[in-house]
Amino acid sequence: MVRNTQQRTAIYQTLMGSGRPLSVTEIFELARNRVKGLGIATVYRSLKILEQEGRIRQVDLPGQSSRWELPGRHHHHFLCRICDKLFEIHACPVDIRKLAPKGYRLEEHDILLHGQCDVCAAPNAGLRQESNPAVLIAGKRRG
Amino acid sequence: MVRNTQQRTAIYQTLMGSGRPLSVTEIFELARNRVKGLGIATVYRSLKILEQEGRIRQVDLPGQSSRWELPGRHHHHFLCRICDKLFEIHACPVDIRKLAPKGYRLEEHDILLHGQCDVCAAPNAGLRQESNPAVLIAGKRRG
DNA sequence: GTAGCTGCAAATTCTTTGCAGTTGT
DNA sequence: ACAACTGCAAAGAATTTGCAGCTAC
Repeated sequence: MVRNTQQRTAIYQTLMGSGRPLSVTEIFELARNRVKGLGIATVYRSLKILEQEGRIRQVDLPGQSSRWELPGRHHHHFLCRICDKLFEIHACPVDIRKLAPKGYRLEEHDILLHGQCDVCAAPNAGLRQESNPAVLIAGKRRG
Repeated sequence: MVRNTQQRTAIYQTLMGSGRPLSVTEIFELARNRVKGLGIATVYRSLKILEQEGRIRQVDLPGQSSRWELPGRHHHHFLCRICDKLFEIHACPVDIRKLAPKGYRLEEHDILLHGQCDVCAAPNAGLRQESNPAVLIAGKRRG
């Protein structure tokens, strides 16, 4: 039987309150504000269990560590190369099935858009950058 | 000045002859047939240098190790969940730019199709599976 | 009370780096 | 000749696991 421990609750609530998918490091740092002494191994273990329960979903990104999000209807993602934050895109190209070659069985598809989010693309974004708290806890950028 | 060593030539020719993107492990095992004693560190280093020269390209996949391919015009990929091989898809949805939300600056996009390739989707594919040499050297499957 | 959970530290896995010897130009 | 390169082994980085003590039910 799965238990609702302080740690697991803190991790889940962190995701509930985020509004966007978070990395393990982001979750760890935010949830540690709610449960002091929280260990990173507990975060990894809890995320896996919450996923098995269907309460959260893993988002794999090319060349980066996974992010985690609340389950919802089919969607894709936009990754900002400036602040490294990931956003949900609730739209999907209609003609995606036409892309699979003859004889191939298409079962799923991932689409990841890259660029700059509205905050980072805005004029004077640099001035606002350091006052955006999410940037400070964002996962490590790729080289 | 960059040199054309036996090792680097073997690695490049392995990719030239593959017809599809290969993982580091696939390249290592295939190139070792051409240069005995080849070390895995040399493969990592050579791939990076070949990429800097623009002779090959890194393909990042969600939740998997990178694959490597020859550069070509814009394309996407199809990943077979049975044999774990990656294939190029030379098509692209026309309406992709419409997916970015207002204020977001779209710079690039990745599309990854998942399913079964023509060999694995074919009737009796299981019987043919073990006679497909590419399957035997394919990178590790995800859990 | 006890099975499930936690934090810590050690183990894994993948990739990178230091080093001393080798090789391409 | 000598800087670039190689194999090996050790170091890093991200994630997982073993274990002894803790806690939700």
